[in-house]
Amino acid sequence: MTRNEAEKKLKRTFGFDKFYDEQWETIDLLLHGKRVLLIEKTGYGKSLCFQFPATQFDGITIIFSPLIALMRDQVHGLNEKGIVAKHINSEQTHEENSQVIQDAIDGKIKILYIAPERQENQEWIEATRRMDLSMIVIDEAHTISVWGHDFRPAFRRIINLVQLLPKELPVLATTATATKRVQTDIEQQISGNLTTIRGNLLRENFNLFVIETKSEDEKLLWLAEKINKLPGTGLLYTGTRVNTEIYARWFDFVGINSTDYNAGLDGDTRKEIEKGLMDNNWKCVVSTNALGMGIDKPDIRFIIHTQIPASPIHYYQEIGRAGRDGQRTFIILFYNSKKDDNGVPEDYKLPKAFVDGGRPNIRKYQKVIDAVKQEQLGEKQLMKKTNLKQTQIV
DNA sequence: CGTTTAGACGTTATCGTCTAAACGGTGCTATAAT
Repeated sequence: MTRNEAEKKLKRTFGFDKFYDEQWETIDLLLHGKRVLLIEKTGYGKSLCFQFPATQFDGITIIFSPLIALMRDQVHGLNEKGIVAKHINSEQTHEENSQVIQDAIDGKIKILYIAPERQENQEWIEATRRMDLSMIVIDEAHTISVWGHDFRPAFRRIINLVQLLPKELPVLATTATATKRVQTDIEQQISGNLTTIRGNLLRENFNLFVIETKSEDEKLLWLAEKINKLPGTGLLYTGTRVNTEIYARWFDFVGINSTDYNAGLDGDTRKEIEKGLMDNNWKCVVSTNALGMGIDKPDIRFIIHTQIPASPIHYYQEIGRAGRDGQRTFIILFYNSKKDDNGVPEDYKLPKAFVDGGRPNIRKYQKVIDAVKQEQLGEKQLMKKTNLKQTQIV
């Protein structure tokens, strides 16, 4: 298929006239059975790079997606364009999921979204052998690196599947967030003859500021005075759940319209706040990093961090959600540089705790080993017995 | 770092008080216990 032919089809199904050069380069490689890592900034149109070829293949395209919310949005969008897309996840009943699997085997589905954890499901594994696979896509592929090591190990196990695939089966990994280190990590995982296409990640409309303080109170005072002067609606990230409440209460006290958000809230409340954010119900939403991927609001005008995130990757990911419309956007980072008795800056400690916590210490390993030696235990029982979290056991 | 939790203590039945240790942030899935 030539680019010209492809763009005619593009117009018919997706309503666009032309591909960007790097989009076509990606699609052309995939149509020729190659493996591609595509790194382009938010809003570039990465999804089209797999959605278009998926509609051209005879068989099914399977997409690994990190969040149910992302699956839902994408399936909805595709169905509106008349493309048969479905997802399998825990929000559907077992019967519904089984039906989707059957449809996939019968060739009734073009694009199927799953979470990487599904790879550990026996029914699913057996079913994939009977599907006519056309392409594998790993969406938000930085999660392989950022979550795969400790938080969601299933992301690193995607590679086990990829290695079993025929060499000529196209594989695409996409992300907006990749340092060279993350890029190399993903390249090594996917291996094969992989082509990396790295676009321009610069966000021209961002104004970045770092504000150094000597105490927590300074942050609160600055914010009380300045937030209402910032344009539009924004997000304020704190380091802990408790701080989302503290900051939100403070804002309430000084007359700033806000609400707090974190993963400790129940699903309905979270959805309500996400919707309220879209409708500009508050000046800002005070949140942990739970709010982020999957928030598709074009006009987030400012993002403030009261604590430094665990790494530059985390930071780029979190500020990346702002200013998709290209308008001027304020990005502000607070840093309390006051040193403690050991000469360690205050705001260095929390991110360090997260980084160190990524790998459980030796005593925790020992705890798990001892418990398993004594008796055979399931994962849940093991969590109870050792008083450790799931991520520290698996 | 600040905050929360676990458990030792003492004195002797009911817990307050203290100290040491652990924790802090992201979500999928399947299953046990209600």
